[in-house]
Amino acid sequence: MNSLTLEDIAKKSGVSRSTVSRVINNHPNVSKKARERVQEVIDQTGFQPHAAARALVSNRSWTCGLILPRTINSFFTDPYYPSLIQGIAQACGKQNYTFSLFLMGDKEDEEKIFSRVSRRGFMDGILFQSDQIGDALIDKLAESGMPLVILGRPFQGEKVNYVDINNVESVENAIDYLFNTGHKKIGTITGPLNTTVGIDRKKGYINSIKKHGRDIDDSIIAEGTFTEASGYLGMKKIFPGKPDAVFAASDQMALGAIRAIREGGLKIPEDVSVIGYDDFPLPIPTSPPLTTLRQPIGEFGNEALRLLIDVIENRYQPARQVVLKSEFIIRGSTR
Amino acid sequence: MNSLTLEDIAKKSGVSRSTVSRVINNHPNVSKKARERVQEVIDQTGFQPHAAARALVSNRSWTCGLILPRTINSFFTDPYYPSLIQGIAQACGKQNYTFSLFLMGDKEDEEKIFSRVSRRGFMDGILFQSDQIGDALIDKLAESGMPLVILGRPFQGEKVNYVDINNVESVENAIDYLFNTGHKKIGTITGPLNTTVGIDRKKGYINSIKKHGRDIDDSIIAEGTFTEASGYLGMKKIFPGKPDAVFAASDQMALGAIRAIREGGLKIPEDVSVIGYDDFPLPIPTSPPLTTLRQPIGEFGNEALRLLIDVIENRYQPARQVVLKSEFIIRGSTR
DNA sequence: TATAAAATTGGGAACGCTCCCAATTTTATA
DNA sequence: TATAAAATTGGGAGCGTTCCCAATTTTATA
Repeated sequence: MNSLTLEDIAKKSGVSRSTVSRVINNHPNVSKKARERVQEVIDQTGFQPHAAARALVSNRSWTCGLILPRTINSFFTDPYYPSLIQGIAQACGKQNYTFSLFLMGDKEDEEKIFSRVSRRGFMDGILFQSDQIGDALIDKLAESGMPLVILGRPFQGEKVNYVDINNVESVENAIDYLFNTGHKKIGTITGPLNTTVGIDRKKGYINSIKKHGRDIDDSIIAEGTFTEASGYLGMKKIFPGKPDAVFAASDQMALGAIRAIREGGLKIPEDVSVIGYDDFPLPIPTSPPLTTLRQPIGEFGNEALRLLIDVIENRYQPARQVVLKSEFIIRGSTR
Repeated sequence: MNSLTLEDIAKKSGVSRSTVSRVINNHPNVSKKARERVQEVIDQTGFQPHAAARALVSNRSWTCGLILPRTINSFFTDPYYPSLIQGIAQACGKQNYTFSLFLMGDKEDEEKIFSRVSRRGFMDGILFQSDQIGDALIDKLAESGMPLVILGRPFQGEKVNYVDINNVESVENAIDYLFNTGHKKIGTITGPLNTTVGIDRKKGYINSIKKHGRDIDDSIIAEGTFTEASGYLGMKKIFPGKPDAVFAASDQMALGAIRAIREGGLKIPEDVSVIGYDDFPLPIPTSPPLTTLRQPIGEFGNEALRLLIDVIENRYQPARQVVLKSEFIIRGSTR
């Protein structure tokens, strides 16, 4: 096991600890000769500075954490999470941050994770997936002064830093599109309405309906949980209302809806158009190819981390928000 | 931001730094009175010891890393990864370890990750997902003395610690079952044959075929990549060989195979029985329910971490191996 | 109550780094 | 060549813990 110290490298290269430190940290004011000599010894020995010692004195661990709350059950099956994790892990890699993941199942985990994560000298900052109403942990974390960026609009509103998708606007545009292509009766299967995503996507739907002078018709609105099964159930529920188009707040619910529509003997898109939301890569190809709103998940991770790093480096700023745009992708499930 | 030190807590509770340290670390030999007083101050101030200072002196970071190599592309779509990540993250949580994730895309990442991960005072140990032939990083890591456990049998063999599934045996049993239920011509779609999983599952197939006195028939053997698409293609390829049963080395490939079989006008399980491998929860329900071998992924994570912690705590042991059993689950896709 | 033994307590040293400042060396200028 | 200015270098202090040992307090025993 490599257990050299700065002092060892200094001795081997005939300079002082300080000079070695300067070389490692790329400080100016080191003579070319010294720098080369030291670098040579470093390369040759494979020396790595001791991370904890460095973190202790510099107050930077170059590590950030991602907390995924509650939803742990759907973690298996909701493609959002793998995509998100990948996006953030890659962004961290690029920025030379280490990425730590915390899965929060219950109240007990919440306590444990809070005390772990709020230790000094451990995490430089935290990314937190917004979820149910009243994520108490967000408040605790914010209060503790830990640099914090929420993924998705939090209920706390503009008091905290967050990155979000233009849920309202993007859905509104998609429904507008349905109206413009001749659909008359547009239903929706919303996300869970105790989450901001669920609320916002429904809002986009309602905005468009009203804009086109229609009344909100509860017989063609169902609430789902983003899963295929809930999409299927939601569609069953609104089927009697005879919608000629349905917007589902996730691709998976859209797939469930398609299953229910076919079971009801109707054709897609001839009888009913279907629009989803997400466009994550799925393990299994689907037909017809789904018209959907693509979440820019890679960009999402990048922006979240960029914002977090900015917060880490310039502490006392007013909270900031970044909103990314989803892309409307027209495929075969709409006519 | 909480920036108290041991010394501050000591002052507030009228004892010394050492006593506070003892209370925090649950050492014996602290008087009840002192312990209570200190605990009170700790609770009241929400004091947390500085993680880096602690790691510096104790040489333990209580962090372990999971490295996921190459396969990054399939990371999105292969349900193995989310399941694995969840299993390990939860095991880490339980054991009070912090879990860090490293996604390794290319050769460049390999270098970067190695030097990051091998820093002293950073990771107590590493879990490494075995993948292609010649994971050079495994050798480098092992050589560096970093406590290391490989997930899945590595090409390095018994020289390193690893946790594996009984791939050969479990597949052999499944094929035996097909023979016992009257199937005559059993084909397979293997995993990639440059991975040990691919090789081992194929070996199980071959063992059973030979045991039953048949010849290996290459016209009903195809190599896939674990994806649905490759299962579909594989099935197309072996379809003319008219197998009455197919073992696919992953559920996803099994689904692809089913798609191809149906496209060819045959029924499942009446004309062709299908067996998969994995039984991970999938975003989308499938029909018919798949007969498959269930990987005990939660247990897998637990065992891997247990082994790793053991290696961390008792360095100089001979390498050890743990092999877990898959469970054969009979459902509707076999007759 | 006196003494020995056991339990508890406190403080110094060390972990390996960064930062600061003073000392030294090099370079520029007259 | 003498001097000032700039660049480079080295060593001390400090980050917040844990560990060890010696000092003190408490408890047990005669």
